[in-house]
Amino acid sequence: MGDTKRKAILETALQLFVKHGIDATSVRAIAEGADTAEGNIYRHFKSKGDLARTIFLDCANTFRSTLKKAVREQSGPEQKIEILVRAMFEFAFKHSREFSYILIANHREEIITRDMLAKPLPKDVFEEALQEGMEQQLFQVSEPTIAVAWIVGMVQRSTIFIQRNITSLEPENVIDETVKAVLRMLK
Amino acid sequence: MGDTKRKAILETALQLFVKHGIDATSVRAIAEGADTAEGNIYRHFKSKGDLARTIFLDCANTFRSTLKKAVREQSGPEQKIEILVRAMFEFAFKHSREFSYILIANHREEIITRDMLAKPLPKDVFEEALQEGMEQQLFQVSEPTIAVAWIVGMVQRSTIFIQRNITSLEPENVIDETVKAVLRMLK
Amino acid sequence: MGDTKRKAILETALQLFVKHGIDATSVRAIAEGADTAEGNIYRHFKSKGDLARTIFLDCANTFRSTLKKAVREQSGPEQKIEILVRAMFEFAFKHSREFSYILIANHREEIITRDMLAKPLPKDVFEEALQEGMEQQLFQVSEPTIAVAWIVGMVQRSTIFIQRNITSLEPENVIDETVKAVLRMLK
Amino acid sequence: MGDTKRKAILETALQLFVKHGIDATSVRAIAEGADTAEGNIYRHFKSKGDLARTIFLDCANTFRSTLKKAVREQSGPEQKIEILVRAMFEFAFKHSREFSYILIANHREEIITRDMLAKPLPKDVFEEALQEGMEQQLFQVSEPTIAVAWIVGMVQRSTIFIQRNITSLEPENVIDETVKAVLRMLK
DNA sequence: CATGAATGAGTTTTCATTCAT
DNA sequence: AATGAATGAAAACTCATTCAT
Repeated sequence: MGDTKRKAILETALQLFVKHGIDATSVRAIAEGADTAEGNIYRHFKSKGDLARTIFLDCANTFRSTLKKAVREQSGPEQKIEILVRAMFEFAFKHSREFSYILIANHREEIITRDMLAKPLPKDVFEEALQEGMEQQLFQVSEPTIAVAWIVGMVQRSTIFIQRNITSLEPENVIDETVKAVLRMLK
Repeated sequence: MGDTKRKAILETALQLFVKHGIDATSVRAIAEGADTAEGNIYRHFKSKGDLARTIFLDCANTFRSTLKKAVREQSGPEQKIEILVRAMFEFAFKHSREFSYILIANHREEIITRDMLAKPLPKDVFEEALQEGMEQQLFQVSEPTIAVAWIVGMVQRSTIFIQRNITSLEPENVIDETVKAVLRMLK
Repeated sequence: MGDTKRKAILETALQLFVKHGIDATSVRAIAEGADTAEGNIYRHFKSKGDLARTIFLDCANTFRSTLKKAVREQSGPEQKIEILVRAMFEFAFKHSREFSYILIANHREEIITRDMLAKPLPKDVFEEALQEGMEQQLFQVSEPTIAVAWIVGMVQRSTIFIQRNITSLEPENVIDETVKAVLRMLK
Repeated sequence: MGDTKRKAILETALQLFVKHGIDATSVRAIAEGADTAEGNIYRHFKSKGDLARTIFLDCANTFRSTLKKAVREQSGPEQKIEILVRAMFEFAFKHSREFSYILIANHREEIITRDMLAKPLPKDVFEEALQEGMEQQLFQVSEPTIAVAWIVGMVQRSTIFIQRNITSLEPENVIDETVKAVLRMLK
């Protein structure tokens, strides 16, 4: 089935994009890694940019599903926030390529076009939980969007922190500490 | 004087690197912007990478000085953290190119070599203030390095937030709110 | 029926060849326009060149038949020449794609192979009428072949002239003037 | 001097464009013929299209100068037309590449842009002479532009005729006959 | 008969870097 | 010190053609 090659291309591209950056990854390298001809990539994707965009949407969707699934079983804004932060960390480790790629692609306007921002994004899930907490007057936050920025920023940096082995703390401790810090920050 | 051209090259390169990305900026474009010949850039810098690295060091030093200068006049860890967060926001707006470039370059291992991490970096200034607060048992943080990660992550995301005009809040409000959130998080 | 697809391929190819040029038309574009698969084109034609050649022969034959039919009803060399010039103009407007394609293909040696020049061609019809006029000493021409060149050149340029809207004259006037000019030239 | 290479590129490109067509000529082939690197062609010309356009303008200018020079020494519209037709034939043989290229490029809208039609073109020289003859009521032509189309069409076809060795007539005879035919046509 | 994924050689173009002047 | 022509390797992308299904 032709779908096999398509998947191989997506997988190899994700791997190389994360490892060397999007610009530094040539279409030829992707083709070689996916064991196919360069030209074949252009059968499946209109351009390298299209490929990068498709991967971003895939990753963002996977991430969003993970978060939605995690939050579904919880009641109470605090519990939701805690589980979301933990889910984010878990995703960052179990799907570290997807997570890294989301962060990389986020900085590139040619990949994240304006119309994509209208679609459901991972951050929406956080926003809902925060909104709920604000309505119940549990959180000292004047706007949910900015609080999402804070939380995402904290978790993002913390994962880099763990990955680069900067701290002597165990990953689990970092996660626990971060969860506590996030809740202190909100309340 | 050759120094004038050197400065023009550094300035143009910084501008273009931030606007279009490092890879998407050609040496020719830098030469044109700095009103000099391509070959002349290689008289002042060994390579494009060397140029990118030099700019990073310049930016990081300027940023670090700004933070050091801000913190010098303050006594008390809380005051220091507050002033550092405010200084970081101020730098992000007054020297937006330098700030953006630091963030961009941070993701690129060819530019930020291992030996550069040994040099004094902006985050050191935060770390000192946090250490001081921990010793005085003012902050509920088990390690200063991770708290730096949290704070930097929060501020970084918040600036993107303001720059991209995502919120309806005024920049000043965002800053005030963020300062408060940081302090809640630490205490 | 397979014949339907064959016709669709020929028609689409003719259309695209004239609109964008033969080289700039991809087999894929033809397949899409004819609502078939790329591979299927190679069932009907040996190669893109073969397709281009087949179309040329079709067009040239249609053109020749048109001329032959027109001249059949006339007696007298002058009347024949007049009707031929008019028929050529009519063909250029009613079958503008076929006419354009003949002109385009004429410049390409890979399409018009030497052996095709031996076959009956449109210009033969002109040549016969001229020969007849020369024998009756009505025309001041030393050789019929060169006179065909003159006439064809005049009409060809005049049609381009009309198509590109260079003149303020009505198409009908251009045709009448050209007929008169041709006859003046011959006599 | 760098001008040498530029000229070599122009010359080789003209040669190959005429021999194999513009599309069928690769930039690599031009580079090889001009004994330079592919990349160097892009220092001198923005693109292959730019190169093709530059060559067209060069050829058209040379042709126009030739015609202007020829007509300058003549008085009387008939003499002017005669000398112009002869000059056109001479150009077609002495500068056969330039002449062929003008004809080839004329059919390509991407090369002959609209704004180029506003510039002085070879046909203008014919038009002036015809206008003069019309004012003196020597020529039976209702508009000079269409008569230019006729004359150019006749000469163009006649040169192909000679080049392809279709006739048994000597080139000089073809020219003499064509001159006479043109004058019969106009008067 | 028909499909369209796959191929691989080819295309135009870009660009960091060198070097003669 | 400065220039900018020249280089050559590599980039993204196209396309006629083949072939397994």
